[in-house]
Formats: sequence, structure tokens, C-alpha cells
Amino acid sequence: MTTPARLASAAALIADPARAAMLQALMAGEALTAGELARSAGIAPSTASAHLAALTDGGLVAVHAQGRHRWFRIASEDVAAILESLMGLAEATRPARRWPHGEALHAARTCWDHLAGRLGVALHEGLVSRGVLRPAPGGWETTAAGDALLERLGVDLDAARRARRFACDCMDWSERRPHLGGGLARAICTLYLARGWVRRQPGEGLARRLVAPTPEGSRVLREAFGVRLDAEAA
Amino acid sequence: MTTPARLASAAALIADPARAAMLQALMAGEALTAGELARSAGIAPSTASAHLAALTDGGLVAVHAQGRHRWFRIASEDVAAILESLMGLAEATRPARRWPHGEALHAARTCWDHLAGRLGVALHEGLVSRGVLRPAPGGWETTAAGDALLERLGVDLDAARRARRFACDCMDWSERRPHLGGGLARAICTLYLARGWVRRQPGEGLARRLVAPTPEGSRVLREAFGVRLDAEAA
DNA sequence: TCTTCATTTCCGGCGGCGGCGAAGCACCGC
DNA sequence: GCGGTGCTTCGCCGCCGCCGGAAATGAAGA
Repeated sequence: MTTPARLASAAALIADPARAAMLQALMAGEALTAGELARSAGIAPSTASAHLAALTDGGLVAVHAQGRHRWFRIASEDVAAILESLMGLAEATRPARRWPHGEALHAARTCWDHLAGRLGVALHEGLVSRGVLRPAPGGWETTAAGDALLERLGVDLDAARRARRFACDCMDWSERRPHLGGGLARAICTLYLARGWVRRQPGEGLARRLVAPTPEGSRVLREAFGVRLDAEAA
Repeated sequence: MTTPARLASAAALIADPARAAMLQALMAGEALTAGELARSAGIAPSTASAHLAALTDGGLVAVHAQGRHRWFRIASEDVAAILESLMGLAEATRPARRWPHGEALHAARTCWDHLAGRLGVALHEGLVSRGVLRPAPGGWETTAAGDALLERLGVDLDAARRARRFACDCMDWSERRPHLGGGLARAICTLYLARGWVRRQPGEGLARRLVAPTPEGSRVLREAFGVRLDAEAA
């Protein structure tokens, strides 16, 4: 197979509305069953099964069979980053059109397993400008002072370091600037959800990705990293 | 139109082999005419015309009409970065398969208007570890010492600063680590080609993206940035 | 003005892919 | 063991999108 054909077939996996809907739902970071994904995309289970086989075969999603359920999730942070940047392309072509949750998604959402949107970008900037992170080959590393601050907050740095990448940039489609990805970003997001500093919104499909900082969360963001979020929402 | 459909239609623009081939050819950074792109993709001019209209309409390529020719180029560095990362997805799914110029493309190529591959990644690392660049919100900025070094080499920093982004990360599909993008990366690439420090290889389509450092270029890379390239090639 | 050439528009044809339902398979609980 | 449930396989249908050729358009050159 020649190279252009391979680029095309990789894109073709995302180019179907039903598959795109399933990928969007999975971008919330949680694993979902085949049935849930079929409902979320509005197609018959048999059709969804074929789509999921294609996505798995193409390396976009990973499966975990458990009993009579099959749980699907985004295969890797690389895949998540690619989907995130492709949404930027979709956004750029028709910037005027507003969709449900549009403004809320811009404000704060998850990107697979970490925080994105204005919240994610501001957090990234705060971590750098406060000297928690400094650049390293292929991404970022923590300073000694940064380690101390993160551990005081309760971030699981050991888990973060076990990831394939510790901290790297992930292009944010709504802000068109990078937010933080990698193991550290996941650990921070996990902590924020566990402590109730940000809360997931109810919903299905794309709405699964919505989060909102609680008052307590806003205070932590401001005091620890100097992140100030304007209070308006959709 | 709902969001999954928009993600899908953005991906669909890349999901056709003929369009993918044209985009690959344009990723060399130069503008090409509709006829050249038709030949490069192996399709009739009429078919190519329809494809190019779709790509233009979708914001992936930009047109410049001059006389009876129409010159097409990649629309922006964002688009180039997305195509580059999608190639990583194509690469990841079938890593074993080798294509023409495979190893040479991994070693050194252009990504739209800047350097990529092992050369591009090593250059990025060299710039950071030598203290030429330091992190800034949304990307990188030069240090005072860095400015002096780059100007001594002949890099057009004024032109670089006029770009929408001065210096940012661009995910390298073959190395799976970022190389440098933005105005600075373009200025450096332009200088290297003008001075004959790297040379384009002859060819068409994907091969347009191939470059190779000359002996003089290897010396400059080593002395200025500490970049040492292993000499093997395909 | 007439010719030439790059590009576009229109058209008919066709292949491929997504869609569903029915049947088959695997696993769980009773 | 037996029904219920989640998922997959199979077969078939309909439609969308890609294709090239012929004719039209528009700009360059003689």
C-alpha cells in the first residue's frame, strides 16, 4: 500500500459520522460498552459492532472484554491528541455555527484523561509561569519546588511518572494553543475529580466531556497556580 | 449540523486517496498548480479540480490565481501540523511495512515550511539545551544569547516574528516527539536551504519533502547547536 | 481577433461503504 | 440446564462519492 493511501485510510476511520460520534463519546476518558456506543451514535448494535471492529483494527480504540460486555476506550494519548487537533480543523472552517454546549466546552472539558479548554490552557500556563514545570527534551519536567507543590496538593507523581510520557503538549482545538497532556496531566485531572475541585456534567456523547470547577476548585486553582477563570458560562 | 458530523466531514477531506496524495505533495511547502497536483495524484484534471474545490472550501488549502494557472498551497501551519500528526496514526497502525523513501523520510524531511524527522527533532532539542529557546505561553521564545547566535548564523528573525506564531511544537509523526514549528522554524529552514546546508532531493509527490544535510550543513548543526546526526541512510 | 492551453462544469456510470434485521454465539443468573 | 442478554456474523439493499470524457470558460500570446 502506498503512503497517500495509508494517510487516507487512517483519516477514513474518523470520517464516518457514526464512528466520529463514538470517538467523541470516548474522549470523555471513560471506557464504554459496545451497546452504549451504539445508542450514543444512534445506530443499530450490528452496525456499531462493525464500526468498532474497524476502529480497533486501525488502532484508534482498545478493547477489554469482561464477561458478556466489551469495554472500549481511546487507545492512547497520541490518538486523543490527534482527535483533539482535528476538532480544531472542524472548528476553523465554520467558526460561526454554535452547537449545544459550545461555550461550556470551550470553558472547560476533558481531553481523554486530562483537562482542556480555557481551564486546561490556563493551568498549563500557570504551571510554567509558577516554575512548577521546565522544558525538557520531548516535553516538560518538574522542578524540585514543583514536585513539592504538587505533592502537597496530593498529586500522585509516582503514577504520573509511570506513563509513557510524563508531560507533553496537546493542541487545544478551541483555544488553538497547547494544554498539558501526559501522565502528569492525567494525575492532576484525577485528583481534581476525586477532590470535587471540578465536577463532570451529566449527559451522553459529547456532553460527557463537560466539566465545571466548583467554588472550592476555583480557589485552589487561583492560590496554587495563579489561574483565574472568568466566571461567565453559556 | 451536529458536532460529530463536523468532525467526520473534516476528516473526510483527508480520507480520499487522491486528496491525500495532493496534500502530501503540498506538504513540501511549495505551491503547485492544479495540473501538477492532478498528475501527482494520478487522476484526470477534471477530477482533481473537484477535489481541490473541496479542499479549498474546507480550509485545508489556499489558492492564488495567477493568469491561467491556479497555485495551491497548505492553508496554514495548523493544517500542516494536523496532517503531520495524522501520518503518525497511519504509521502506528502498520509499523512494519516499508514504503519508498521510508528511511530517508524518517531521517530528514520538511513539514510544510520547516524541518522535521530526526533532523528536526534533534534541532529542536539542540535549541533548547543550548539555551537559545525558553518556554513561553503557547510555545517558545528566544533568549538574548539565542537571538545573538541566530543572527550570527543569518536567521531572519524579523520575518520570523511576523508569523502568527513565533515558535511552537509540531508533533513529528516518525519520531513521535515534537519538532519546532512557527515563524522561527520557517526562517531557519529557509536559511538552511539558501545556504546549501540542507538540499532538497529530486522527485514528485511525497519525495518532494525529502531533504539531506550536506557536509557543510552537518558541521554547522554540530557546532552551532550540538546536533550530531548518525550518517546512515536508506 | 484567433489560437492555445490550464482549468472548470456538467454528465452518466459505477464501485464501495454504511445501513438494518435475522440468526448464531458467548456469557450470566436463576 | 435454561432463558435472557450483549455482541457478532451474514446477507442484502440503497445511496453517496469518485471517476473520466466532452464541452464551456477565461486568460495569454501571436
